[in-house]
Order: sequence, then structure tokens, then C-alpha cells
Amino acid sequence: MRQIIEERTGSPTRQPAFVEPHCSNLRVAAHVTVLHEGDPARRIMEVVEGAVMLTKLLPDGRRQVVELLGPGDVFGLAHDDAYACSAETLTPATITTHERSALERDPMLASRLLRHFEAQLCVMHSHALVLGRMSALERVAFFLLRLMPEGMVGGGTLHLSMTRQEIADFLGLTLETVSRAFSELKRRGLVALQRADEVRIQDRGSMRRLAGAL
Amino acid sequence: MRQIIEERTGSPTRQPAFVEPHCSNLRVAAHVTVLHEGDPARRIMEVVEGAVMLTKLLPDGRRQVVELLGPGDVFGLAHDDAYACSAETLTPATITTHERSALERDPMLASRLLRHFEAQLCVMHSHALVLGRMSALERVAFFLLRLMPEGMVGGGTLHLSMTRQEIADFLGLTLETVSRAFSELKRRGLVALQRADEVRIQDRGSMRRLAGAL
DNA sequence: CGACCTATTGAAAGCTATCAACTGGGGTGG
DNA sequence: CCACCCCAGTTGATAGCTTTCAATAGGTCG
Repeated sequence: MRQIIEERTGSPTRQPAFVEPHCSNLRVAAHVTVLHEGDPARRIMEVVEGAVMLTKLLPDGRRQVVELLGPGDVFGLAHDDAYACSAETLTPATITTHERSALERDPMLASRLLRHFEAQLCVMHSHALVLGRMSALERVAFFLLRLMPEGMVGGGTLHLSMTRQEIADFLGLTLETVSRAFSELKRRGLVALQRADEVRIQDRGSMRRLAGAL
Repeated sequence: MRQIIEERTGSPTRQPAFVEPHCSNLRVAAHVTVLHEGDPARRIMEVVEGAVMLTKLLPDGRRQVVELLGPGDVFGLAHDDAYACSAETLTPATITTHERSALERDPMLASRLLRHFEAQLCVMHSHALVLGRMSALERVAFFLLRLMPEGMVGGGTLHLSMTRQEIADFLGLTLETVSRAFSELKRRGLVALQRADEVRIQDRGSMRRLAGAL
């Protein structure tokens, strides 16, 4: 289940100053668990390409997808030297890993991570609003708008790389409720579903109103 | 409503190198809104002392308290140069503010903020799990444990500086549900309430089981 | 002591979860 | 190449939890 396709070590000898020496790039297939919640947190990671989700579990098995990551986003954060979340690829992905000690040595890296932490923290704030205060329909509308921002390539058809269960775990719902919400959005003409995982937003205005602007 | 008690500007001339010049300390009373969501984001702030809550609003007025901050925590984050959240003091507080440009000039500041961003992001991940997957009773238990970690001063009696409404907005519930949860915890003997805002945790083991470890 | 605000408690409604059956598409194997 | 199987998704019915609406209690401050 845990197959790493390729691992390339960075070329420290060729690099000038200010570039961290101990980093490496990984090519990972889709649906691979890169990190396990609770494991000792040795390295910090960045998504270079592809999509990654971070998940947390309760002792009884309830799961929450706490964050969806794309290129530039950082993960592998630690609480008491243990990874706070598991990380699983949603698509084939390229990931860079850094030793945690590199943060002190490499100001450029630290600065880049700082910027991304700020952005990710803002996204988490929005997500708290979604999880705490929005209805099921609003959550799904918000989710789709978030995946397909204003100016989007591909003629407006979005390929979902998540199952209904994964979307549900992200939005704090059940898969049935997510499915019903998709059907309701379709029924109202706000979206069209080519297939279960191919969505087109038909009425962005109404979607934004549902999602509480955005 | 928006009363700033005192503002002391840092003493840049006395400082040696590596200390940001354009920072200032604010003394703020309780229940003061320090930042408004949507305002132009000029400065980044740190809590020195006291407690601050960050809130977000939906267009129809639904509110979510997205984060609770204590000493060392950072706020004033921006999305498109506008503050992503409002910030309101829960207690009298001391706050340091920095110009955003100081982040590039002052590596010590950047490094400190980086560490705190990481911690706050981890807390947000936990909070997503709470908001997405926990029942009302579990949320309140989690909340109380979070406010009163293992080794705590004061003989185990905690003073809540939040109203039921604020707790509800933090936990994604209504104030009535929060009140019922408190009553249920009391009924089960897990907590004792001296007054509505004075809590003693009687059975930490059961609380932790409810909150999903922690 | 009374006014006012916060908190508590009760009853009913509403939304989502749960349980269950059915459908459809993709892949495998005959 | 086609049939079958299997898994993801959809849809329906019911239960359960939280919200909503409403009335009461408690505490603080003037």
C-alpha cells in the first residue's frame, strides 16, 4: 500500500549557498500514505506537484480530513515530536522533504514556509467556519468553489480526485449526505455532473451565495 | 467599545541589531475588538499576555470563533492584504504589533513566528476534528481539557473568560446545547460548577475518554 | 430591591446520520 | 468479446441529535 515510486536526493554539491543540503524529492503514486499520525516527526515536507490530504483519527475510527494540499503547501507538522496528521496522496505527487534542522540553517526555506503557513492557517480559519456553521448544502458548494476558483482552465469541468467518503470526511458529513447535496445542487441547476467525479459549475453566482461569498 | 488603554512604542534606538525597529506594545482591556475582518492588513501581531479570540462571520451573521490565542500566539493574518479574521480580547491583554515588512528584515522574528504558526496550525487541525466529527458533549469536554491541561495551577478550578455564546461559537454549537452539555457533565460527576464561569474537572480520565484522548 | 443580562431547562421542529436497498460503471475472467 | 462481479454512488425510510422557540432561574449592578 505504501509504494514510493522514486526518490531523488537533492544535489548539494552543485548548489550555491543558502540552499538546504539535506533535502530530497519523492515521486509518489496516488493513494499512498506518506506519513502516519503519531510517528516520530523527523522531516518537514512540501508538495511540489499533485494533491495531498491530511487526516486525523479518533480512537473509535471516526476520521476527519483536516486539510487539502496543493503545490507549495507544507505538511509533516509536529506536536511533541510526533506527526499530528497522516498524509495521503490523492493524485500522483512530487514531494520535497527537509530535515527539521534545515529551518534554522536556511533562511530562504524558513521564509517560504512562513508564507505558506500563513496561507494555510487562513484556509484553516475558513474551514473552521465551514465545519462549525454551514449546512450540508453550503459545505458542498463551498468545497466545489474552493476546488474551482474563478479563472479556471479546462472549460470549467472539474475532475474530483476524492471519493464521496473522502469529501464527507473533509466536510464533516457522511457520504450519503454529500451524495444528496450533489443531487440537490444538480436538481437546482447549479452544477452538472458528467460522471460522479466530473463536475461543471453552471451557476457560480448562486453557488457563491450558498457558500457565503468566498 | 473599542478602547485602547495604552500604547507604548518599542525603543528602537536602544536595541542592538536583529531586533525589529517598528514594533509597539499595546495594553488592551477585555472585550475590545483589536482587528476587524476585511480591514487592510498592515500589521502582524503577537499576544504577549492575556487571551484573544479570532472570529469570522458569514454574510447572514452566523459567527465562528476560529481560534483561541494565548501568550506567544500570532494573529493578524492576511488573505489578499485584508485581515482574514476579527480579533477580540477575552481578558485584559498585552499585544505586540510588527510591520509586515519586519518579517523579511528580522530573522529572529520570522523564526519565532514560524514556530508559533506550526503550533497554531496543529491546533487548528485538532479543532477541525472536533468541529467535523465530535458530538456536543465531546466538544465541551475537549474544550475544558484544552483550557486546563494536565499540570495546572489554582487547585484545578478554572475561570472561563468566555460566555456560553462564545463557547458555542467556538465549538460550532448553540449556547443552549453548550449549557446542556455542561449540565450533563455535572450530572455525570465529571465536572463541578462553582458558578457558571468556574469549573473544576472532577474526573479527568472520563473527560479524556470523552474528548478522544487529547 | 428591582432591572437586566446570562444561563438553564423544557418542548417541538429540523437537519443529518444511520440503516438498507438499488443502480451503474469498470474491470476481470471465462 | 461478453458476462459477471464488485465497488462507488444514489436514493429511500427512520432514528437521533442539535437547533429553535419559549419560559424560568440566577446573579450582578445600580
